[in-house]
Amino acid sequence: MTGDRKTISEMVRDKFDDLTRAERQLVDAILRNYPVSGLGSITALAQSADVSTPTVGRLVQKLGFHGYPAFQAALRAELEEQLSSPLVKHDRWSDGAPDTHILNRFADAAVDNLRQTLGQIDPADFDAACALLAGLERRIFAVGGRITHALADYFCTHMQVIRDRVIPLAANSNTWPHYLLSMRPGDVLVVFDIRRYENDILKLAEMAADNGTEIVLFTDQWGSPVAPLARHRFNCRIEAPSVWDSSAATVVILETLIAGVQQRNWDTTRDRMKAIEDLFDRTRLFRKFN
Amino acid sequence: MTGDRKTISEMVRDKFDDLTRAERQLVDAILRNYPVSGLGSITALAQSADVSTPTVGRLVQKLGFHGYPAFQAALRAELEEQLSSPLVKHDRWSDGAPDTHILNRFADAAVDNLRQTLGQIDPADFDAACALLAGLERRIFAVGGRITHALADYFCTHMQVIRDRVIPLAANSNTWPHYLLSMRPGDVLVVFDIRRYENDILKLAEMAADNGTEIVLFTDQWGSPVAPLARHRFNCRIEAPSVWDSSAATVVILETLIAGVQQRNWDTTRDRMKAIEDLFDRTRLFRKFN
DNA sequence: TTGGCTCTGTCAAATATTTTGCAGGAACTT
DNA sequence: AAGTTCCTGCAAAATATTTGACAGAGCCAA
Repeated sequence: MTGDRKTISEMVRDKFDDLTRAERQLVDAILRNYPVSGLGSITALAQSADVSTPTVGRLVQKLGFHGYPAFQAALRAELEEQLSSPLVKHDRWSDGAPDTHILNRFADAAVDNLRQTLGQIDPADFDAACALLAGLERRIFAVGGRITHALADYFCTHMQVIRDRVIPLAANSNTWPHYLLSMRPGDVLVVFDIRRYENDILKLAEMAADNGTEIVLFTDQWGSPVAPLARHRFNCRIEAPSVWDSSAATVVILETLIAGVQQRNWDTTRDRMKAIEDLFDRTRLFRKFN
Repeated sequence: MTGDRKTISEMVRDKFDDLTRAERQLVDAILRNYPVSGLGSITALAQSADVSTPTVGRLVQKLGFHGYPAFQAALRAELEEQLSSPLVKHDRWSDGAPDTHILNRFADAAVDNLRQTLGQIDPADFDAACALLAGLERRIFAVGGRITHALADYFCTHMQVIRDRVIPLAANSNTWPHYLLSMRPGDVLVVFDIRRYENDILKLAEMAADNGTEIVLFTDQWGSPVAPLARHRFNCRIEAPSVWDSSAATVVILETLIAGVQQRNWDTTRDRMKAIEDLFDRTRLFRKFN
């Protein structure tokens, strides 16, 4: 493929001239729907080629494999590379850093997390979540845990510009009952709960759900105990080459969600953004962008 | 996918809520490099997920298959269909979403940002920044702006577990002079400043630099006015298909930095992490992982 | 705490798969 | 045409895989 090693199909084609009748018949079957054909049992492959089982075994040995299982393993490895290459095929991320430098390892993990996270998201469900959060008649609450409250914070900072009635819950769970009182059926609670799942958050979600509040959950690949209560749920992979988890994929989904809500509320947002910019300018809090 | 029959990954996703800890762990491994992971022996799959062989057997029965071989057969059939249909499919992040869906556009932008960001980082400089932040004799301050204070917060939450003497600056700039007083030559100030650059942050950085405080800066591709003062600087691309900027690349670099510091302080960190876990367990703030 | 419950791993039996030994038979040479 | 060689399939042995039974561990409720 990339020159490091021959693919099975190439090996097979190269050897083709040296093969016997039954073996060519077999190779033909292998290539017929390559590489899936070779992934079943040796007998199944033999039958699909109308040759005997030992013929298959002998051919793979001729190709240099130690046995049929070894042949299958090679086939799987090849398939794996083929399936993942389009995206992971970056030349090293950071020039000058060895592949094993933590910058490169982390970047690999981040992209991998993102791909797998997106693979598990149903676009229709995602769109529905956007629509839910775009509804101006609802109030939006957001809460996070020890580590994830930064994400809830990030979310609220943006949402508060996009729309009215966005209420971040304080990190301190003592204050939560207060908010619970004001939640009404139809309101939305956005929950960030990533391992280790926090019991306080579960309790909060349970009570909110009892109230008729809709729950949107951001969690990890294993799923927080809040999941069964959630109307919309995003399982974001958090694996990282570190003792810590990575929130990168979560951030991407979160930002996409913000963008999606923003699109739906563009008329409102435009005015609000303009108003906010003016305010910031007036208070001279920010210097103009260069 | 094509609608006629559910794919294994969809089945797994649907059942996810009903699954137990070991089963989720297993599902995670299956999805890790789907579908190749499920094409080997049941034992190999079990080992890659760190569960026992029977657990795998039980899961596939739960999914409705008669046995592991039946599960594999379904997987092969699915793979065959996938491979024979348009190859571009693999390029899509989220199956079922048209390429122009915002999920896919955002993901593309995020990876692009990450690639370009990493391309601009000198690994040696990065390592030096890690070493700087790992020095226990220094105090670490962190500050962010209107939007980026969530990043500073995120950074501090982690660093406070890794090491002592990490001090997050409050979002309110009124309180900053207080912190300035306690900064000493050799201390480090981590600054998050992304457009629109905030004047207060610039002033803070200037005064800190005058004090002899080392500055580590996270900014965007254009560079905040703090840049000339910074000992280490990370320009993270923030482009997104939205009126908002994306912090995803910044988060990845930040997490990598945390991991790097963590490695250098592993002896200290291990004890601190253990102590913290114990504390959380005792206070029953968290429920055990399933 | 204690008792009941579910979950999960170990072990061993059952089953499937792969490999090997062997012999019939085709093709090629003499 | 007879002898030789190599190919091929059958069947049984060897090996690997899968499944079922059991018991310990952990969790939850009373």
